[in-house]
Amino acid sequence: MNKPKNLPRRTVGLRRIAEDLGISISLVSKVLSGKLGTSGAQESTIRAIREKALELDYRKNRLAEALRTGRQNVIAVCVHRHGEVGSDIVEEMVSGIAAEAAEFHQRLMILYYNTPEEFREFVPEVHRNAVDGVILGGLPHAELLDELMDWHSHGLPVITIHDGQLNPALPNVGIDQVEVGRLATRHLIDQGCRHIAHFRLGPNAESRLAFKGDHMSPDQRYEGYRQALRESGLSRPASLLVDVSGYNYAAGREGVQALFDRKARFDGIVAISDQHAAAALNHLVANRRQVPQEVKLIGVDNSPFCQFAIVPLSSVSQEFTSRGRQAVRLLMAEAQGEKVSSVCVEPVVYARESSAAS
Amino acid sequence: MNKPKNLPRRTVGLRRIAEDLGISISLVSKVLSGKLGTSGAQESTIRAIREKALELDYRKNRLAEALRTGRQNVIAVCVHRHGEVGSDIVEEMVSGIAAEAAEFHQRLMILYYNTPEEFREFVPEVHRNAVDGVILGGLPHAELLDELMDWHSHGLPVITIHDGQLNPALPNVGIDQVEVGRLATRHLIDQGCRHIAHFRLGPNAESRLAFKGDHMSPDQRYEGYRQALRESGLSRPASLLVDVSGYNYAAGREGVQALFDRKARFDGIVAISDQHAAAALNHLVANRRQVPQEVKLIGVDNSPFCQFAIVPLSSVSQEFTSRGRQAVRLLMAEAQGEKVSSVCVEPVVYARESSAAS
DNA sequence: TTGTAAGCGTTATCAC
DNA sequence: GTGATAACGCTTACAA
Repeated sequence: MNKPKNLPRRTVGLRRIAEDLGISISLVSKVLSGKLGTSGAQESTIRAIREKALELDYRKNRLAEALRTGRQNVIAVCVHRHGEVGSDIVEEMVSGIAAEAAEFHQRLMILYYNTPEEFREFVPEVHRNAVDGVILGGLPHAELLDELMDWHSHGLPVITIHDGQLNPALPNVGIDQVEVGRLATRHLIDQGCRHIAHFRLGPNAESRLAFKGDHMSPDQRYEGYRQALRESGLSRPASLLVDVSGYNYAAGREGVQALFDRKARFDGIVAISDQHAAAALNHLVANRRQVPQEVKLIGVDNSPFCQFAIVPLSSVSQEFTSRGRQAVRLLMAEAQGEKVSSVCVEPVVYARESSAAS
Repeated sequence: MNKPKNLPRRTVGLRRIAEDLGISISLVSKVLSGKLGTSGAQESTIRAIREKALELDYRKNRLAEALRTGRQNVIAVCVHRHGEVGSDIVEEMVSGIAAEAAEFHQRLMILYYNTPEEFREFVPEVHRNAVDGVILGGLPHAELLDELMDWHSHGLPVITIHDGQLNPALPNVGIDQVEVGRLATRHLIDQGCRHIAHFRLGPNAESRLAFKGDHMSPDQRYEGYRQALRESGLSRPASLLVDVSGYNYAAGREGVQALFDRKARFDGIVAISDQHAAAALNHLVANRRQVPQEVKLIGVDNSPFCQFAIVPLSSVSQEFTSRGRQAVRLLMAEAQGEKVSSVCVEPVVYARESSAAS
């Protein structure tokens, strides 16, 4: 008995405005959505409608609009975040996506997953009847390509935010990893380093296994490191190249330890993650080596904790906020039927004390 | 000419199933949504419908469902994240919200904001015609209470994730900050500390200004610190209480420096953030003080970077993932018309090397 | 046990 | 210039 039928409708829709003004719904619709076409309408009517809408605090029901137009105004966002703790890249990416989605009046369906199984549980929710497209971020996972292509072939735009594209059909908002390695190394050279070590993902590294397609190579940063050294005519002794087992802190610690064990002479380390850089820093300091005076360090991701290290850490940013925004724009474009292709952004060096010139 | 009218409809809806089976839409609807009521339907029909749905890969159009039922299946999430860099509490909260929202088939409209102005730009988007409710997280901001109450009075459930509730009408998923301070202090006592310093938000701290209502006090952790000391019969000399200017790294550094300047004798520090703890740690190490042997440290938030500090930092977690999930559940309950009230979760101590017994 | 019909709020087509 | 009408896909009385 809590729904008396004779009370005035509570929700304010086009109908309410039309009734109050004694005109037709369609006219109100045309005026309020700015689709008067060639014909136009009477100035006074337009004003009246606008005022009434304001007075009643009218907001378009986007659900009804979507139902009518066949769009959903929902973007599925799938984020694989395993192993990136502390880097904040996931938060950066999601906040970029959220910000741009808001501008396009898109809602988000977010899945944070750690395993392919968790991802697959989500798959049935992602469908033409529920979302307009999919953005896939975080670590790439070749295993999931089938599902992605399946969505794609059902007409669902799929945009990835990985280093490079998984498949030519899926536009990617990438970043040039060779350039990441090159810029980092270049920076240390510019700061005066001449014997620069590099932590590279070893052949058996767990993270390497995720990349089993040929679409992406974990050796690109290493390639950039080599390029930078070559450009400056610096040598690259084998003793300065360390294979590590992953991107995490423990791997970074192994890395410096290896340099110590080899009694290698080095005045800089280009790490492939901030965790590496932090581990290297802590180990160096514990062994009474001065950073940056004796050894300069640079990592990757520009993680927040770079600022809280015992010597603030320099780092190369992968620009995830901006890439999140771009992914939404690409998705919207593709949903409009435009032909879009992969883009690539430039990494940015954030210099801090760990690489200060001495 | 790309929409030939005589081709079969591409979208699979109830209608398509009904037509294929030569039965009525409503029957299909009832079967598929499990609302057959008392009467039921023929076993064979039910099976046929189920099979057809599977065959055609039918998914309910949640938009249409929502339009019909008057719900939106959208939750607005507003996150004030100013000044919490690196703690990951925002990401924890959002991922908790996202996970629970997925289970309830709710979409998210996310606003990350830094200033009240950014928040207010978003306000018009939040409306009965667009969302079913609002979750407000991150730093509390008393200035925004008017808008929140306005939503509430328009029948929109508003749930906050703050320390304590902003207003009795707005259910909050809180945490007992007295307990945060008490557990942290208790932990150091248990580990053998007897002269425990505490960093407290000073009377002119910027962060304090956000709390101008009487709904929350930044002194609760301090109160917990006092309680714990009292419980153990430990003294609390004024020299061990340091007023700092905020939660950030710089403030933490000021804090330890003050202890040094006073030549205070201390064997433990209860900080009110991990940034404080990190700053204290780095400063202590730089001054050749051994952590944890001479001084034990504990922070708050259990930030990822606790693991990457030169001595891994102990910390008290504010359990944001779980609180995000709970907020969604409260919101769903309130949207169902249930009467819900604020809840409070227990903080959890994560012990690491910085507070190891010596 | 099954079907009919009204309606959610919007947009688009076409007629007046 | 303006309005009637159908349709988007679904739910739910109510009727058969």
